[in-house]
Amino acid sequence: MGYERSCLSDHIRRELARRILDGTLRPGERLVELKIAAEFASSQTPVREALRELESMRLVEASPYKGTRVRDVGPRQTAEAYAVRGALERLAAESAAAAFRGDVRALRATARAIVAAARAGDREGYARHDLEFHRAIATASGNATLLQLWESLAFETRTPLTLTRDDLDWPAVAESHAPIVDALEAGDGALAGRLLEEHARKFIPPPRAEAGTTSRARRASGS
Amino acid sequence: MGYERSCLSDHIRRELARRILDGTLRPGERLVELKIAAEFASSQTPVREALRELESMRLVEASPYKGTRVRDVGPRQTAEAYAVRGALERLAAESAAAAFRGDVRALRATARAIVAAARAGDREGYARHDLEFHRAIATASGNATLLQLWESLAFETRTPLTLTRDDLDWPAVAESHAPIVDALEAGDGALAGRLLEEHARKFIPPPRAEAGTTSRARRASGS
DNA sequence: TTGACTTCGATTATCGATAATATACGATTC
DNA sequence: GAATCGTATATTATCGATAATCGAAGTCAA
Repeated sequence: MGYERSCLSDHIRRELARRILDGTLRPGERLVELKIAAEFASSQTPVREALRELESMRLVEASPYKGTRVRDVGPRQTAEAYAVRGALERLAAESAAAAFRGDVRALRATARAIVAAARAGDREGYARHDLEFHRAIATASGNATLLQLWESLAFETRTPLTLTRDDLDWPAVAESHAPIVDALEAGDGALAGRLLEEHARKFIPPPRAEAGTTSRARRASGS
Repeated sequence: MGYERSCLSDHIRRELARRILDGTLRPGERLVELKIAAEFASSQTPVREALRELESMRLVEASPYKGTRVRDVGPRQTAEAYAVRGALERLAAESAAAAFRGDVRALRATARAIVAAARAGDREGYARHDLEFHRAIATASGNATLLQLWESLAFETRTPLTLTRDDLDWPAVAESHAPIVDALEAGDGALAGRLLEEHARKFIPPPRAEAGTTSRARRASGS
């Protein structure tokens, strides 16, 4: 799936994506085309293309003649993304169980690294290993379409980890990876899928204060 | 979700997307930038942007200096997309049940229209109503992230319907929408979700001839 | 003082032209 | 005659400049 593009616009896109994901570029920050062009010693055109691709990667948002800025993902969007990611990983696990059978060593090592990072309070390490863990499962599904959609959620699902989230019992969350590995090793994709979906649910920030009245309809704007 | 972009590049993008989805532009067909620019009486730049957006919409594929062509979705990618769509709709149904309670009339009408089209052998109508049905559920989830990813699968999951697919018992498939409506009306999102996932599975074309050796791992290039 | 209108600076959207690259075709060599 | 290499052509990638638009600051009248 990964084309090895050597264009200037791809270089710029990758670099900007890196900065957005690692926080160098803050949410809401404006991305001025000519400024970026000057930095990369290029013209405006490749920058524009890079920005447009970042837009469809959901990393930035743009409106015509107004400009482009780093997307600010609120708690609601984070919740949405985690729910979607959970559904994707559930599907992935079901297909991936076969691929892992007999060799979950790498995955188990990653799971251990997550726990270690959580205990050490190493959030950066936690985020990195966690991403690796979940990406490995998405990859092992053998479903390139799934993987691409999964990757497009990286922004929403990664940022909150980097930021402060003290309402979570990190070591406990970390330990919930091990049963997933067990299920995959046993070839029980369905179980692994359920565990993954449940795992993702833990990250959904607002516990929905509206308890009891679940019959409230939520509207959504049609296309 | 839908920004009302009035740029030239957006106009071109929309028009090209329409042509690809309705089959005017065939899979594998080449999209030459200057030719398109001439047709729209524009310069190359807006066309390029449009093509890049189409690429991230998975409608076309491009390689540097080689050009852009309409993506040819094989049976494998169709299968992948249906599996993913099923997973997304399962999640959507779980959240959407509350939104529908008390008013599934529109949805039921759509379901009936699907059955009618299937019986009449009206494939175009079937595709249109079916898309409407599933989109309604994705929309009702209230999860904008989900909806966007769902929309990005429109190409893979719509094309095969327009094309010849005589291996399916269309009326039977059409009738499987009704139980989904029932479940949503009853507020049983979990059931509706399971039914939707099962429904999507019916469209996965190849029954995987490679029976027995399901343990082959498939590699995928990391980012 | 306030409100609408105008002007100006900044930035985006688009243009026309040029450089870079790939593919196809023909010349040259063995 | 076949293979290799250069060349021509078509197309993409990028450039520098211009037109279009937005937002803010300033202006004028009531």
